[in-house]
Formats: sequence, structure tokens, C-alpha cells
Amino acid sequence: MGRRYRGTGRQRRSNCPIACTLDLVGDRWSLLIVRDLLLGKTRFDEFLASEEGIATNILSSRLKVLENLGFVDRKGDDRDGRRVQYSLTTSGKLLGKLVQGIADWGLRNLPQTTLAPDGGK
Amino acid sequence: MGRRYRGTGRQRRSNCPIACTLDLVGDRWSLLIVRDLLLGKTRFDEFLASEEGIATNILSSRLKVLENLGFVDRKGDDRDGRRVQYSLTTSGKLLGKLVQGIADWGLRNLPQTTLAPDGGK
DNA sequence: CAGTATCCTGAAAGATACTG
DNA sequence: CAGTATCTTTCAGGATACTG
Repeated sequence: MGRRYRGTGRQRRSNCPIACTLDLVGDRWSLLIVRDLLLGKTRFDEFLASEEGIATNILSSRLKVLENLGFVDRKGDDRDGRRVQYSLTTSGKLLGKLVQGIADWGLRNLPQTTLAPDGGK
Repeated sequence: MGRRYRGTGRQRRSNCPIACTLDLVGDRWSLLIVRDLLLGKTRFDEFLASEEGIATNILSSRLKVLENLGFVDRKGDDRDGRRVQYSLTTSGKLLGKLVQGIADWGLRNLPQTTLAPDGGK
């Protein structure tokens, strides 16, 4: 139950908005989860199924961080633990815009990058 | 003299433009160097002086990667090793646009982030 | 000034087994 | 289905000394 406000738990290196963003969500997985949410995925298993292959413990941890940061909303049907749904908050959608910017840049500037052939699922 | 095309040397996890971008420049330091270049810094020592405190070996390594990726140009006065100048290539400036997008997002969405008080140097 | 070369450590990630 | 709990590994990053 360790209290950690920020992202991957790193210390904030400076007040630079770029450095802070990196310290918050600049890890290997967070933005890919945001991507999946943008694509309409809502469930734990769907994130797990993405081709990059995140581990369950990492996914769980990142979802909690994103929730704590106010980017992700978790709707839990808690007595039936099988209907949990994740979605982007308003704030998370703004982060999603940034993720889309990254996608746009990647598509234009990195050879052999393509949008997911599964069309979002 | 190990040959590594990509960024931090990670394997490409997928063809997703977001994942590839992260694998390429999604580490703790690369985009901060791009930031410094945007701010007009050109010399090794200037990057070292940034408040986040990058180590010499990491800086050296990242500059090489960014150069190999075509984002950074190194103008070396090689017999006088004291006049090396780094700058963004055309391609690097496009990456710079992405970095600015991150800065904008950070400024709007992360409390207590501010632009560098040193005004770019 | 602009790096290289080592050594070392911690934390992030990965693998796996298990649970309500 | 949606996680938790461990254990292990790796490797990116940090510290430091040295060099042309």
C-alpha cells in the first residue's frame, strides 16, 4: 500500500514539463495502455492480448498508476470480478491526444510502422 | 563497435508507431537532449550542465544514437576536439515538434511544471 | 572541452504460480 | 476474468577515473 503519486515512482528530476512527463508516463508500457484504451479496449484481458505482451503484474501496476493520476477510470463490478471496465477520463483523453501525436510522428518518420491490422481489437 | 540501429538498443516489440517510438527514443534522456538542442544548446558541456544531471557516458551514448538515427548532426573540428557542435537535422526538427507537443501537454496538465528559468541556456 | 573506459547497483521488467 | 504474490534477471543508468 505504498503511496506513490507519480508514475513509475521516479523522483521528479526537474520542473521541466518534458522531464516531468517522462518521469510520469515515459516508461515502456503506460502509453501503450493509453493507446489500447484509445482503440476501444476496456478489459484487462484485452490489454494483455496486445502483441507487445505485457505481463499481468506490470499491467496491473500501470493501470493503478494511471488511475491514481486521473487518466483512467475503473468501473468495477466488484462482487463479480469479471466485469471490470477501464476507460479514459477527460484528462486521459487529453493524454490520448499526445499519444496520437506520437503515433502520427512514428507513422511519418519510422519505416515499417503500421497501424494495427486488427483494426482496434 | 557493436552495431545497433535502434535507439536504446531495444528490440522492436511490434510495428506499432507508438511502441516503435518508445523503443527508439522513449528512454530517460534522449528527448531531453532534443529539448536542449531546441533551446539552442550545441556543446557537450552545455548538455551536461542541464539541471537533470546526465552522466557523461550516457550523454555520449545518446548523442551517438541520435546521430545514427539521423536526428542530430555533429560538426566536429576533430583535430581541435574542443569545437564540436551538435545540432538538429531536418528530421531532428520534426522530432523536436513532437517534443514541443510533450512540453505543451506537460505545461497544461502537470502542476508545477515551468519553462526553464534560464531562458534557454 | 569532449569525450572513453570501468565498475557497480537498483529498480524495472519478466516469468510463473496462484486466487476469488 | 481480473487480478496478486514471488522470485529472478537484466540492463539502463550512475559514479568515477582517466585521456587527447
